[in-house]
Amino acid sequence: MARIIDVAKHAGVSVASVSRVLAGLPGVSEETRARVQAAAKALDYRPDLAARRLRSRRTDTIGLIVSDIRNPFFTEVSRAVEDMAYEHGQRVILCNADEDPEKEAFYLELMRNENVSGVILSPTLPLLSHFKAADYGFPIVLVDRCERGTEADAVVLDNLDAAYRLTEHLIERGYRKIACLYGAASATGQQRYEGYSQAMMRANLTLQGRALRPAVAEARGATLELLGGRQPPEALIASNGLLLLGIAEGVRELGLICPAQIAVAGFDDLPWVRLVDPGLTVVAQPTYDIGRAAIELLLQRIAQPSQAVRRVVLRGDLIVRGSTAARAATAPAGA
Amino acid sequence: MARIIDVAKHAGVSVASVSRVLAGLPGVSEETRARVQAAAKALDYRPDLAARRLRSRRTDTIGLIVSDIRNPFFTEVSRAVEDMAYEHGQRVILCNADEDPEKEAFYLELMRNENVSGVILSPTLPLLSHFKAADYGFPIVLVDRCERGTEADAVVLDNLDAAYRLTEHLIERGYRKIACLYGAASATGQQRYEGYSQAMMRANLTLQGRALRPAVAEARGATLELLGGRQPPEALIASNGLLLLGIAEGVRELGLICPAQIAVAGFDDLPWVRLVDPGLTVVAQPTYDIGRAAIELLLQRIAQPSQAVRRVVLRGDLIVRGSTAARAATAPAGA
DNA sequence: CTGTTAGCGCTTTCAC
DNA sequence: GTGAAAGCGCTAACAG
Repeated sequence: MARIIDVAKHAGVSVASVSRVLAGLPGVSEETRARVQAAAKALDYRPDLAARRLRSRRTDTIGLIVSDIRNPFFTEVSRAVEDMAYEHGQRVILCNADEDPEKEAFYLELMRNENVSGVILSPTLPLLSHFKAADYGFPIVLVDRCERGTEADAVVLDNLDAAYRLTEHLIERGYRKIACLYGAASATGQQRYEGYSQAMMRANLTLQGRALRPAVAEARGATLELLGGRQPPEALIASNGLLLLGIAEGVRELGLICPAQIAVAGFDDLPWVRLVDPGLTVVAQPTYDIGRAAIELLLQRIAQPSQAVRRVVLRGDLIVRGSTAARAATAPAGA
Repeated sequence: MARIIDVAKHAGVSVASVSRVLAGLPGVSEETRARVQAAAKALDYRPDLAARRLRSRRTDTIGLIVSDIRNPFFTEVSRAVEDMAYEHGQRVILCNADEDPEKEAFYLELMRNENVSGVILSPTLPLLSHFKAADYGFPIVLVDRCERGTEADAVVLDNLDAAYRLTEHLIERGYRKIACLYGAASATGQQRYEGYSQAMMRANLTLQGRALRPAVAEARGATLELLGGRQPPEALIASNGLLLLGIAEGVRELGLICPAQIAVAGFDDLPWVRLVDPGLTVVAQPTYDIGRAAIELLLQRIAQPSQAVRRVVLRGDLIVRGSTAARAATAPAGA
């Protein structure tokens, strides 16, 4: 493996000049520059990143800690982050906390040891509850999850608004008994439940919420239970793609026809939602924009560590499909 | 930030002793060990990884380059790899080549610059066609994709066997006109097509294959075309989850009833396949085992760089669901 | 069992 | 515009 000194000798210059050329710094004659580049190429020289980082005290690396890599939402966000990061000369370390606060702590610790220039994080609920970006030795931007008073830069969906509109849509279509299954493990789930609640209360309807662990089986179980009881709801809302899948499974298991017997709606425009019988009505999230906004916030925070906390709130896109077609039968039109 | 010398002073010992204690090396008295640990804790010392790597010439980092992070198969594999890697004291850098040979080359280059101890890779077809593990400066293990004579350690499904069994199942159930949509961009797709071909030929049936780019829309289009023509197939097989989704979309679009009018089967037991009307028959891959086997091969290769090339071939699991129920109507029983 | 010391390969003053 | 030289923080001989 060729080292910088080999390149210097080959080019007949000092290591300082080689370093300057490779870093693209000014103050090098054209001739020297050319000779160094030729030598580097001839020797297939590649700088030792460990040495460079040690000396320069910069890693040009950002950490991305997602709470669940199996969730397509985070997969998409991570693609955006990666694309943007490399455009800005930053490497990305992608970590999956698996909704486990311990793993999350482990990775945050790792980020510190790695001396990353910054971190993008979708925090678990316990961490978020007392989260302060200033507690860490590096810049942090939150994505997807963040509470009202959280002292950190963040990029989130307007969860309350999106859930409100989704619920309102159901109400407009004539549904009255609407239940909401939401993720108990994230701030996002709670905010979406809040949006549902406000829309229901505004229409003087009775709330029916179920806080669940973010797992398909949980939603499936809750669906079977709700729809099997007396006074079953006319519509079911899920606060994320996982729970939506569970609802769809439960509905199918009971052999109910959607939307005639049960309307269904949720979050995340996943590949399969248009496949399920009449197509599922969902709020689509602008995943790529979320990722891009996150890295932009982070880069600005790195450049200006002490600037005021900023928050980017994006709007969800309501996509109406057959699963929430207007309720034909019994609905009394009375507001 | 405390450095090793600060810890040494605080503990009243030399940096060498601190280094030994922190590395867990023998030859340190219990007392010294205790004092060092106390000092490290008191100062909240964390070793500078860049310095450690520079000096020790080890990174304890493995690279994982997947060809498409959006494919749930790779998501699952990466979780397994990550779990196992950390158990063995290795960090993981996860990269997404997005089925793009340029990105793939970029990441392979990055791996070299990072001086990783090894790489796990699911190669694109162009790279695989002339792949030799020995061409790289570090140990490599292939995962999911590999050809007969590829000179590299690899962990793959027995694609031919799995596709053969899947096709055979369809034939046993009375289907004769069976078309196969397979991914043209990976060795895996081709091998699965080969398994399909052998089963069809053994039963004296006519092949009907479509090589497609690995995208949902491609499979959807091919499905519409095949089923819209005269002599439409009685059954459709997809070589992976993406194409299977496209088939399901196409079938739904045409309003056909599965399996009465068209049987469907494919690869990858994704969350949504049991949701689609009668449930989809698929070959499930042991994703976690694949990830685990890959890292075990890699660790052994790192320990024994010159050992003979090894290959782990895992068996797929045929899960029969309603989408391939026995063909009731016209089927002549004649073998 | 412990301490001293020479670098790992690079960037970055500082002189020229 | 260029080069000499001083480390970045750590590990691993080596000497005691």
